[in-house]
Amino acid sequence: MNQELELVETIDKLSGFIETLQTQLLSGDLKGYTLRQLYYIELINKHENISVSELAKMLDVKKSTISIAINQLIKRNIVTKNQSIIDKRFYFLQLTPQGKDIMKIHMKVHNDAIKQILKILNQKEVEYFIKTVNKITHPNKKRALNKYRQIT
Amino acid sequence: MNQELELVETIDKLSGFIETLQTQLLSGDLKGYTLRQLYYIELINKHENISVSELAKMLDVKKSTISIAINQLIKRNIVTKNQSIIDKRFYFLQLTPQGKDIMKIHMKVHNDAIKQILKILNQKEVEYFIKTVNKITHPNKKRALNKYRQIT
DNA sequence: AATAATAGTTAGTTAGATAAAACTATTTAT
DNA sequence: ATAAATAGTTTTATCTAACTAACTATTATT
Repeated sequence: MNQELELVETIDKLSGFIETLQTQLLSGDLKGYTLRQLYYIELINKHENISVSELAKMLDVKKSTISIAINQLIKRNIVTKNQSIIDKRFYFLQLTPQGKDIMKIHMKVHNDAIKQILKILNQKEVEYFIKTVNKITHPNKKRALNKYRQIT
Repeated sequence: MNQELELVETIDKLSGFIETLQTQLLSGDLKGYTLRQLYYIELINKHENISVSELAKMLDVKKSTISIAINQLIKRNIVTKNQSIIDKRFYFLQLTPQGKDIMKIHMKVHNDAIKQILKILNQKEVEYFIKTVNKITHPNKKRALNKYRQIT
């Protein structure tokens, strides 16, 4: 079999693998959330005190979209919104303790998956794998912010 | 940096990479179609003369869902439906020439992506990469049929 | 021949994600 | 001080993808 065809299949397998991770993520303790919600939570965790419009820019969607999504999370006690004292038009977003718990579970699912991989691969293989993926993904330096969208 | 953390990032990069492929797929000549539609087209291409209920089983969704989706594709002249002579309850699905064109474009986008990768990696790297991915993905022998769903 | 099961359709509904446009409140610029 | 810009909200509407349930047509079973 030629290498090109094999690579097509490999990429296909990778898609499937990543999709499996996603399915795992959405079952178990995070069943009640959508991918999109988990992604919002992740972004707010990463960029504490981010604003609605910054989120909108990051994700390249309208403010209204974010506003609605965030207010849902606020209703569910996952996010809080604090008005800026300096400029009262701004609201800073933060995770509640419950939001942080969700984040922890999310990371645990990821880490568990990684541990599975580390069981299968040896040191050298992991090294090469990381190097190769870096080589492949490096050209797209700007890591897509919409990573929680659908995938091929 | 410890290897576990690096792997987490690597998987993240891979997600982004695959998502980029997907975005590429849905722009350009295939702009007018959804991922789900392209997946139906792919399945019908692969399993010529498949029936609506077989598709439904494959994808683990209700027949009505498939029925509606397929009839949309028929309206758009991408798929044809031929009643079985032996058992008139069954209809065999096939791609029209237009449907086959879509499939060709779809595959071309994939192949172009692969060519990009082959430019970046050398022979050995490709070999190792394929091997490693096989190792990682092998445990999940049943390749998810829902691969066109959302991904982590 | 009557009843079960199967394939596919149709109608109606729901959920999620998005957008446009009109709006309020606030700050900045002229 | 007035006008313009900005942050965020709300309303209305759209699209996709899925579901349930009732339906028709056809075939298989008893």
